[in-house]
Amino acid sequence: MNLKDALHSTHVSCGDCPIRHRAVCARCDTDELLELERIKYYRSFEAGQTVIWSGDSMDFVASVVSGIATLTQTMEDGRRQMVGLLLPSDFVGRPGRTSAAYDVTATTDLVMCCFRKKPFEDLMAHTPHVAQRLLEMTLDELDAAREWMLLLGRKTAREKIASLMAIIARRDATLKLQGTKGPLVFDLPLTREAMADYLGLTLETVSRQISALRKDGVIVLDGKRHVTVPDFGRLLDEAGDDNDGGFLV
Amino acid sequence: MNLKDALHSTHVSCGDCPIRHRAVCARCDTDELLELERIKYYRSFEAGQTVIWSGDSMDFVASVVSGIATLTQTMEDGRRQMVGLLLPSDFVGRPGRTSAAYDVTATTDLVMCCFRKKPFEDLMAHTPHVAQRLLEMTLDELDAAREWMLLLGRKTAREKIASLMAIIARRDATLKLQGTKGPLVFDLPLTREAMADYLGLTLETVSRQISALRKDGVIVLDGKRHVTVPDFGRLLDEAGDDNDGGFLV
DNA sequence: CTCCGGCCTTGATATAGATCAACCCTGTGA
DNA sequence: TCACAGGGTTGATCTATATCAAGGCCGGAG
Repeated sequence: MNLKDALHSTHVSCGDCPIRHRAVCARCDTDELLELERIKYYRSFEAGQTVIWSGDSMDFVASVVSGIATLTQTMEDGRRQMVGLLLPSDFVGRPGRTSAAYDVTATTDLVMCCFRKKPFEDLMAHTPHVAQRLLEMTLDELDAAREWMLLLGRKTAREKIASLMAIIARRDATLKLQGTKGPLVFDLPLTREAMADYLGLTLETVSRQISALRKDGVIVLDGKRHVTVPDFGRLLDEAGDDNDGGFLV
Repeated sequence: MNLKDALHSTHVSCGDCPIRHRAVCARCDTDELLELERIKYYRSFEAGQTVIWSGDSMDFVASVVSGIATLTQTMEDGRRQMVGLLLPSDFVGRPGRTSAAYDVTATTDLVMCCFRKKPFEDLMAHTPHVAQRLLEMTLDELDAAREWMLLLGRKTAREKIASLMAIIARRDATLKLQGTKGPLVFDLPLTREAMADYLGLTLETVSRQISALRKDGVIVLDGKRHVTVPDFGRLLDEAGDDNDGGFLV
């Protein structure tokens, strides 16, 4: 029985959960985990499905268990800006708010571990470990958002694309425990249009800049989504980050 | 004796503190406040002074008591992006990190209420009210950062300027408890260059767009910094926010 | 008073990226 | 087998904003 079937058919024990050590529940002890276990439930979404629309009432909070989701804001005239990329272990929703602030969309098949808001808030009030971890995660997200502000406000289209590639490559490498030596290989989890929404560009510009980076040998493309980065340091240079060497952390 | 002198010469009691009800300490009871009182100290900066440089070791966290500070990121080649505007009651620094992630600069004369990091972290571990409030404030900042991402990624220069004016006007009105009726009046706390850094524009574009909004009667300028907004709804329209009427707050 | 340095404005021109448009893959369902 | 839709590429052109450049205003120091 694979993970997805397991999630559908029955209750995965928190102890066996793939995001056990990174999600809001990371710091919980066995007792706290039991409490969470009692109020949690799983929901699955197919690639492309909308999880929730901005403004809709939202009576739950959730962790991404597997798959990728996006947070986007839309203006009346249709201009869209992605404001967050949710990967496994990331948290959605805000204790103390009743309606969604952003559109949440599954870009791949998605499984979320949900908690109804009220019980979760009650639990937070007396289990400091959840609140502590949530604070830590929120501070990390704030840093990420601020890094993205620099990208959106000041980077060129080429730097934006290189930055996005670097972020995805780095994440993928850490997940797969690949070393920093040798070429990095990964698949883009986003369409050109979604990348454009993330980077504040048009999809045509995204396409052109990807082609340019390919021509210049910064990346190698196999098909439209499969990417090889022969020299990660080179990619980081192109991204314009004043980062100190290619440590993947 | 005015506030500034008081802060220099002696110890302001937390009970009398102007940001008592909005800062990290907002939820603290009398006992917790006493603990904070023991470890706090004040620091003043003059307009233009740098509070801390990105990368410097930072052994304290702090609340802005009065004045305005900015958080900026800088790329090697000098491109700058402001990633946060710190107003009275806002919090600087991150428990669990040893060096500053951004340049912090005083744009007006500034007074901060500081806590050495270690004692503050210890205190946080056993006083849930500080951690709770910090989580709440961080979530608010994250929302603000995401709103700013939409501005940086998708708004036109004119919309960016209008948005900035709207934010400053709104904040000013709430501080002064002005109603939403009648014209709003305020002073810009930032130079054109700082606005450009905040909005991801050049200072020339900022200047031109301010002139354009003035010509179109959206704002009235008296000198370079003193602004009157005759019709707040009109300003909001120009900002492109899909906001539901001109309610302040 | 005069000079100087910050801060700001305005004009002329250049250009990165948007927009408009045509076309190419590739997988899918009739 | 075909055609059709979704995703992607590439070209031609347009335009919003950057860049380069000159000059204005004002407050403070000499």
